[in-house]
Amino acid sequence: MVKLKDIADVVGVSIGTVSKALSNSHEISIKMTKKIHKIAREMGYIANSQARSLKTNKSYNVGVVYIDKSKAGLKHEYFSTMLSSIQENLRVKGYDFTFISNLVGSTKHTLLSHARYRRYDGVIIATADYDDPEILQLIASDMKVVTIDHVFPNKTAILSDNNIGLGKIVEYIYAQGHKKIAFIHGELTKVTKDRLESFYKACQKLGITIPPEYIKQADYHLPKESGLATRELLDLEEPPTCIIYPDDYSYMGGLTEIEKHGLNIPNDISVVGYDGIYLSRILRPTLTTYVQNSAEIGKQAALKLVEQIEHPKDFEAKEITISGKIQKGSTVKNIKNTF
Amino acid sequence: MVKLKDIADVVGVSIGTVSKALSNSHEISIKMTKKIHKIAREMGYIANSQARSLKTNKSYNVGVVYIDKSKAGLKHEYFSTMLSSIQENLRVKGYDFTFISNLVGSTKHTLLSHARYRRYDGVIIATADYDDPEILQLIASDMKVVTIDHVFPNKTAILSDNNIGLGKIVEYIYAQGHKKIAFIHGELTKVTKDRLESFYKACQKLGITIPPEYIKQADYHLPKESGLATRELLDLEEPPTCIIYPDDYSYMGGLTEIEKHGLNIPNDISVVGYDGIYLSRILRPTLTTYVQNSAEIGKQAALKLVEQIEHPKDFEAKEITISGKIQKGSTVKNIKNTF
DNA sequence: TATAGTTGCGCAAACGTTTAAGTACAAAAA
DNA sequence: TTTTTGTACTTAAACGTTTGCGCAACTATA
Repeated sequence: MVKLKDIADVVGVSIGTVSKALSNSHEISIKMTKKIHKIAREMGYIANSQARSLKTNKSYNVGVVYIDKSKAGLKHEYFSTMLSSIQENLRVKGYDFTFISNLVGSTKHTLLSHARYRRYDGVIIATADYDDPEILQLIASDMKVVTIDHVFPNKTAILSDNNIGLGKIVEYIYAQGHKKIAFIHGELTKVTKDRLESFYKACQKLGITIPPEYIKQADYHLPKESGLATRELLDLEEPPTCIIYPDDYSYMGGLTEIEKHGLNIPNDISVVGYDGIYLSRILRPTLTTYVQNSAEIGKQAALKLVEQIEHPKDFEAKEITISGKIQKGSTVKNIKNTF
Repeated sequence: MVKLKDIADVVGVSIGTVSKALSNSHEISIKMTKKIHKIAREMGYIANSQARSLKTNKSYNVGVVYIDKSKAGLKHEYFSTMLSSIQENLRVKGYDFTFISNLVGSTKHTLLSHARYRRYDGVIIATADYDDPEILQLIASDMKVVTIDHVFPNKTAILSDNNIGLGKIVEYIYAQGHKKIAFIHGELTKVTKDRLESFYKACQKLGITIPPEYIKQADYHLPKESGLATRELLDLEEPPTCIIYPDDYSYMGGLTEIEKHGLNIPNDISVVGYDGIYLSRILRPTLTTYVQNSAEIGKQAALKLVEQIEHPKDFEAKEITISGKIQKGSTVKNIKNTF
């Protein structure tokens, strides 16, 4: 591989001059700069990022922590689009990213030591168990970190609007005349608790009381469980007119059960999902659901991290909430004038 | 950050000794090795991969080319599980991976120059336009490459069994008594052509003739198109008893159309998908489909690349086909004894 | 005892950069 | 004229490793 020295020899100048010319330093004359650029191009010169980082102590590489307990890998569209967006926005700024994990090679690495070993300029924690000692170690270190959907003191966090999303859904449903609203929620994580709170707040604000049997739990992405919950709801003496599901996949479980009961969506019962995955748009009827702006979440995570890396002086921890919006499908019927 | 010199000073030996001790060189006494390891641990030493690579000319990093024309990013489960698997298997061998693209920072990079700039030990081409000049440049170079679902001369390729998958489907359907089999295929890529060939071969072998109007095109992952194709098939004078879809999502388009025609799956008509995404398992009836072993594909890609990197002498290009299998759902009815 | 071999460590170059400091020369200012 | 100020380079150290070679001190062999 051709290096600075080779170019220097050909042009007949020193290595330093070539280095400076290639980075367009004003110390070098325009003429010489052009000449060096030309010859470098002709010789097929490509810089060695390793040598460069060694000297500058900047790797232009960031780590992304993606530890998914549910073992779903990158399958969730929420995360996959987020990651694509992170990648794209980092790339524009000249950064590459690598997934980091707590195992590299034979020597046992923690997340932090992995990041240090590779000299990453910063880390984005996309998803993880936030109580994990390794995460806490990472957070406690001086490593520049941006977290997603979780707030640590003194760290920038990008948040989806779990605290208001369900409120918006309830308002929308209510505007369509629904008052008997059931909510099947996922396992009780922080995210779920936020959603529940948002749900209750909105109901209270609108003055509708939700009987406890309208609230069910069914773990995320498990249609079987949400199907079961759906059946229980439908078998109630006074079944709800609208069911909110933990996520779009879970809705599929409800769908089967609703059809089994001989009911039609949305004529006999309305439903709402959460996530807005591809599936929600190709179903018929199209699913009314709440879509997170995961691309924007990824973008902000990338930009805020880069900002922190490149202007450490100006850093102040921020919490940025990215709001989603209702994707109006055809699964919620307006029953306002129905008596 | 503590470096070799710091340890050397504390222990009272030279840098070289510390380096050798930490890599368990036999040049250093066991006693000293242990001592150095202990102190290094106490001091929180973490090696600098950049300096190491600079010296050894090995980065323990590989690039993954993932350029998706359809802009779906990582959303396709086929790819997302494949990538997870690549990551996991590389990691075990001590390698990290980074997505590579043709743009890094302000300076325009090609795929090859990006890989060279980062001094990647090798590259996996997961998906891309294989006619792209940048891909061809990469292939023409001395960069160690493993390709997925595409064969280049003298390069190892990991292939899904597009050349026999549809044959297996046809055989299975035929065994259930179906002879009027329609095939809606995706846009005419290499993969699609392989599938078509496999389809025709199997039909011929089984002695069933497929009228040309049973073969339709509907681009992958576009339920609208497959819905249209489905309608045309159902409106035929002699409609098929079984329809094979380009992929599981496309089936959803067909499903809507089939229901519109008042037909029941599988009693009135049988259907088969391709891919075996999560959705296929949660639908009711569960979809009969062909699942690629994408985890195995990713694993082999990772292992073969590492093999090539670590034992370049022994290298010989291989084509490894990973076979998938039929996921038997409930959308194909046995009509053998129906007259 | 003298010689050869082995063990355990130090020395220093090298990997490819960046960059502060130095230098030579020419043009502008005194 | 001399002095000052740029301009355009060169020099060389430094970043943190790895590793071949050298060398001293033992140990084994003759």
